[in-house]
Amino acid sequence: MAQKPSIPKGTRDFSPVEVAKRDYIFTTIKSVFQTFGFQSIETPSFENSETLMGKYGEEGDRLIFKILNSGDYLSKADENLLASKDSQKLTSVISEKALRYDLTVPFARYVVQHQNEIEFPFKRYQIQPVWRADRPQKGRFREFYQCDADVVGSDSLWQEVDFVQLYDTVFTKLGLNGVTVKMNNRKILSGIAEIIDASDKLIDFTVALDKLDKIGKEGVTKEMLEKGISEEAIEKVAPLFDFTGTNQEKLNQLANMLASSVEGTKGVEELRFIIDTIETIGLQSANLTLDVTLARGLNYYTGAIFEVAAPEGVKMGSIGGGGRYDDLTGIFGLKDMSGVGISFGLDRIYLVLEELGLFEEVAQPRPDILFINFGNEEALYATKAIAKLRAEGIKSELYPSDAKMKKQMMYANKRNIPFVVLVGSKEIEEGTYTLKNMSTGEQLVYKLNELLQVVINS
RNA sequence: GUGGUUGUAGUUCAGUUGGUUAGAACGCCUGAUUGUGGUUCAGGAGGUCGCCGGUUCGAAUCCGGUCUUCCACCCCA
Repeated sequence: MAQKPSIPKGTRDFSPVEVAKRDYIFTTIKSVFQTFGFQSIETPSFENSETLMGKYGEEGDRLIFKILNSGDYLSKADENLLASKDSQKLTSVISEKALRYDLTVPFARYVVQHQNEIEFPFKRYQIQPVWRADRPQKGRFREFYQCDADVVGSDSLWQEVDFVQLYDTVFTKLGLNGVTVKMNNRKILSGIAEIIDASDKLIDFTVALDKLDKIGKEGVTKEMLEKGISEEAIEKVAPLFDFTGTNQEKLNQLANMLASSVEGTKGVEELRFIIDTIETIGLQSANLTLDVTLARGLNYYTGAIFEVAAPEGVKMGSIGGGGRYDDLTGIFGLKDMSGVGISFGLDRIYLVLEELGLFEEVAQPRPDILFINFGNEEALYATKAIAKLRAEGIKSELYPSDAKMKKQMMYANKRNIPFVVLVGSKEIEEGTYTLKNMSTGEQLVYKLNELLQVVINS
């Protein structure tokens, strides 16, 4: 026997049923994006390496899939470089393209490249696969879909408010109630780092703080000490480790703590506006909470930070995230273009919906009606009816060969086709169709227009 | 990238201290039934035990490597 075929690590095949369920999520998200006024764009699955490299930090660069140059790519490489076996330097010589790592950076590139055709503020959504050379894990794949919505060209906080509502609307529509939209603000984190005199260690500080719910107070303290943050400084921020209360209480505490920091105070004000507004408007099913420990790795965020957690009791990493970036397009040469965006992790949302059994309503991908094939003459007669049914939007098909009846019936049964039509010489003579209901076994004879009505009404 | 884990029929899994021809259930194919599916009955096909190498008289079983699965860390959706 031939060697068993396989697919690469971290990739998946999707069966018809799985595709139907994924489509349901895509369609839901898409329709909400559209009702919020976003338009769809698409970008290539691979970009020039320089567009992507260095945008996601050192860790990110490692996880970008590089594409080998075509042709005899090694012949152009320098002898010494080849001998040095320096993978990093060699990569830049033999690979000039790389697979898309997320949708945000290609979007920034798009905005800069098409700035003269775009009407700002530009609201776009994008649903496409991305690739990361990560080690697969639960809810973690090497190829997965992101569903992004971003607005560039407006620094209004109303955009943030809009995005919180967008999250709420999508998850409510999906029947996934009780998700938590966590919010923070990069300026608050900067402010905290400032008052403890550790601005130079902002990233280390936030990364450590981000792990609070995972490794606890002591773990965070230990990691901060290891990163060279002084004990004195850690003591100052200690209140954050036991940060509880309502959003308003947290805001007030933060305002006090950050009173001496201009930037920190600004962050608190921004967050207060968003939280106050959302509290006034109200949400359908999601909760909005202020989470000072929320950091997110991407360092291009400058204002609001979002992350969406699955409802309590579901073990899953974040199912969405985003934030504001004041200078994302700056790296491509377009200054002063503030943007804010969010992302849905389709594959994880799928897993959560599956776990909670929320997929029941998704229609099975199957025809409504199968015509049994008794031979060419009968098939021709059936085909006329099939054309009529299809014109009415009824999914109909003829069994492709005049195989044994049992086999044809079995096919209908296996595919869960609700109706089967039998046409033999008797039916042709009378101009009728025998319709069999597969679930009840009931069998009735109809004229064509009666058949249409019966099937439409079922 | 670090540590652990997994792999036997299409699928889910058994397989004893290393010992005849590697099993079960479900699924698949054929027939009982040439115009009737699900149920039943009878029969049948299907395996390089992930792959490569080693130890041994003998390996699904022990050892090494490699790939894969899942998990934790790192990081992230």
